[in-house]
Amino acid sequence: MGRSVPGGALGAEWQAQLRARGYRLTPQRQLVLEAVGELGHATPEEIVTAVRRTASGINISTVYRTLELLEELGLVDHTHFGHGAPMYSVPTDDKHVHLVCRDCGGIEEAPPSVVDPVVRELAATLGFTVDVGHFAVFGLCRACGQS
Amino acid sequence: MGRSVPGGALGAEWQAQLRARGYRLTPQRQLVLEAVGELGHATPEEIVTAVRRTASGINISTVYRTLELLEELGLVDHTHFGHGAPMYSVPTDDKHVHLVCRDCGGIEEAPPSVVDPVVRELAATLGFTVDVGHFAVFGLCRACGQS
DNA sequence: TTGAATGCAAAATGTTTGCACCCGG
DNA sequence: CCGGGTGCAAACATTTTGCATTCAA
Repeated sequence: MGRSVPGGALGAEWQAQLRARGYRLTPQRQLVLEAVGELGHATPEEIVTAVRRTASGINISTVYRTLELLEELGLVDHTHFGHGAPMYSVPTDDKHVHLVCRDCGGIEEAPPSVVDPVVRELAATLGFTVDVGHFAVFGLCRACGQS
Repeated sequence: MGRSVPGGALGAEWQAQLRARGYRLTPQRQLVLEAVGELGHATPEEIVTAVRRTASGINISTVYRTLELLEELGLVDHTHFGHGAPMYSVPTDDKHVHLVCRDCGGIEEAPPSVVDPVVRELAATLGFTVDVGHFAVFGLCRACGQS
């Protein structure tokens, strides 16, 4: 189900953040951010569909531009799974590792703790800061792996 | 630089494998497989460009169809990095973990040993078989992470 | 008022498909 | 020969861009 973005305190925060950077607060931006929060993980296409239930006129290009802006502000996040469109989500959602099955295309989630050793080692050896929420692991799920 | 596919022993092997499955051996298929081996990691576009140096008439759609076939035979492999086209390589290339910087878009490689603990844990807890060669880690590289 | 943001349409990518012709076996 | 494979063109899917209009501040 995913978290919804509260219209209250949190709302005021990011709206102020927007203006502080010289951007404007528009209904489209509010609706897109809300939709991403409510959908949990969604493609731009799914997002525009959701937003159109409230604002039927919104254009897909506005969604793309808005997602880019919201991501720049750290209000949303996106992950690519093997196939088509990326999935957007709010970074305050529970972080988890995505397991993508290369056979059935299914996506499972695992607790971020499983990758802690990797995160630490990459930081120590290469100075690379892993973004756990975008961690994508490809392979075969239990069902497809029955070789 | 990547490994090149030897035209000798290995060549005979996969050619027999092709025929065994009822497929035909064509110059296009040979050239695409060679190109993937020589390029190391390459997009379909880069592959068609390389092949055209030898066979100027080859079509991009043939490359897509050929890559799909070669992948089905296990002769090539592909990985998605965040952005555009996937990268194809021959699975006999040294396996490595890909580190994709979400800021500069750069791609680093790390030895697969760093992810061994994760591979073992996911196999044990979820029965998920990790495909190490397609392991993609997103985050910030040392240069971009200087916060 | 004023320029940032939107909607629209068109272009740019990346990938797939239908079909007539060609060629490997 | 014969059916799988190729080239070509057109369709698709996704994302980006130019531009006139609109609206938040």
